[in-house]
Amino acid sequence: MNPDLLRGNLDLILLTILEDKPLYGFAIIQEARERTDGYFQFKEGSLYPALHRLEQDGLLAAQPGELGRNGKPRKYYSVTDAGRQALTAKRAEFSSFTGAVGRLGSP
Amino acid sequence: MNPDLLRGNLDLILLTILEDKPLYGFAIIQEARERTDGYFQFKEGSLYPALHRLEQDGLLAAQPGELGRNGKPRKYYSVTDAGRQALTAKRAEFSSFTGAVGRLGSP
DNA sequence: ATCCCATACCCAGATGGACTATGTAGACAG
DNA sequence: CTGTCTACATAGTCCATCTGGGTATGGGAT
Repeated sequence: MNPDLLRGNLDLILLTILEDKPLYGFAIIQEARERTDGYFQFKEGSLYPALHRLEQDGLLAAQPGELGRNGKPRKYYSVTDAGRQALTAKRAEFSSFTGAVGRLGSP
Repeated sequence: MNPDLLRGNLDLILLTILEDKPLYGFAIIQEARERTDGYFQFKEGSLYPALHRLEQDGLLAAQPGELGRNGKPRKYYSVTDAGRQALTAKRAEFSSFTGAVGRLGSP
């Protein structure tokens, strides 16, 4: 996968994954990989800063969960109300973008 | 429009526009704006470096055309055979990306 | 017992493509 | 003869993502 395609879409993807149920960082990576048959393979270096940014912006909220294999509590991220609004906006943005690209292809 | 969405897709868009007929820089900007009802509004600072890069990579070829209003010949860019191959590949890449995003949304 | 791997979190620095801003120059309108 | 449009071009900035590391625990393999 060309990583540049992710630009500006990582937020949309993360919010989409967390829309159904809260997950912690590592589980998000696995979930993304499974739900797309290995297409999305997020790196931790990309994921964690993005999660922190989304939390900072109030689109995600973090709750401590059960202990992981490293003995520390996992950080579960869930989508806030503001996050759901942002998700709707980002979905619209994405579909208008793909729509515009499509219109170029078939005039 | 979120400019980050353009990342990695500008090549696809330019090749798509030039697929039908050769155009020069300024005309590409207008064509993109008209074909997408004002959605794509390329800046020259993004366009010209991209055109040069695509020419460097052999995906586009430039021919001097008629004189423009500034008295100098316009540079018409056309898609090479390698460019058409690349276009096919980039189209596939784009649709598999949107497909993956879609699969996340509706599991 | 010791090594290696998977899990799980995190950060500093590099990357690179699009952006902002600016410069050149001729044509044409007012 | 000043302002605006066309048309090309580049220098420098920005910033989201990537690379590549660091820390720590527990379990399985040797």
